[in-house]
Amino acid sequence: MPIRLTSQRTAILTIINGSSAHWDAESVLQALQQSGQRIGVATVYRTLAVLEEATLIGSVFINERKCYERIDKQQHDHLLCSQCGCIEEFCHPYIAVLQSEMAQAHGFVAHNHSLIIRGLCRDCQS
Amino acid sequence: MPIRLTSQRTAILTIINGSSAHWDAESVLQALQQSGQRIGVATVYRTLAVLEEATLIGSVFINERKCYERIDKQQHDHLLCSQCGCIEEFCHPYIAVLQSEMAQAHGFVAHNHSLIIRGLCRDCQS
DNA sequence: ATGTTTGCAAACGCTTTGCAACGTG
DNA sequence: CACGTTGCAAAGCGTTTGCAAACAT
Repeated sequence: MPIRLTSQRTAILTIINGSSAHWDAESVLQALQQSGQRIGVATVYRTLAVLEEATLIGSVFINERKCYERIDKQQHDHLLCSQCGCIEEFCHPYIAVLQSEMAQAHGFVAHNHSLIIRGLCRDCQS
Repeated sequence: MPIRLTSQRTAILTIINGSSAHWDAESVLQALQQSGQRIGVATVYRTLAVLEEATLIGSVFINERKCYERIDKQQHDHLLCSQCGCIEEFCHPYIAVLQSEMAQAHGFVAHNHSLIIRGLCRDCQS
């Protein structure tokens, strides 16, 4: 059973795929309501879960909160400014190596990882 | 103003320092209540925050939940089994390098990071 | 004695659920 | 037409807060 295409699902997918930002449920709701879309909170939560389940969007935990992002890029990780909250993405070839190396050393089979580096961005190093 | 030593604080510190486990607020509360300690929920939350603030304990986000752990060891990261939930710790010298390397490349000053590798532990690879 | 910490219960914020109406395939 | 999806409002859950009593220093 493929997932049905509804206006709400399209709208959410469009918002998330159309930016490189990191969206929590509330921001998605606000963005939709401000653009005139009729949508309820419950639908936002349910839809985000459905879309993630279908790997149409990805998610990261940022500041103790689940955020969704578009998934069209290669696997990447995040730099987070603890002052202003801005986020930069980066890729480092060695992380994949490290992931399987460490997993193997402990008898694990690795599936994925999440790495967040916290610090101060350029503008916040006053 | 040094933090005051109360029986509740001692008890929580003892529990966390006495094991290498990862404790969320609820587990701490249960462990204390089962050992006969009189303590309330609010105190557990407040105390964990105080102890972390004082860097007497550390914390990690595991499965979308804040967990506390003892802080006497060197900086380490975590392997998490997505099946049974067991956790292994590991250290890898290159992670620190990677952290400052990536930070520098984006104009950040890095403070710390959190890395969690998810996969299947030995016992769950049926 | 003073100011901090505690427990309780109420308040909170975010997320999930039940259900009837709606809309997609 | 059938059944998945939606909105609403209520319920749920973990966490935080206000306050008077208890306690460490």
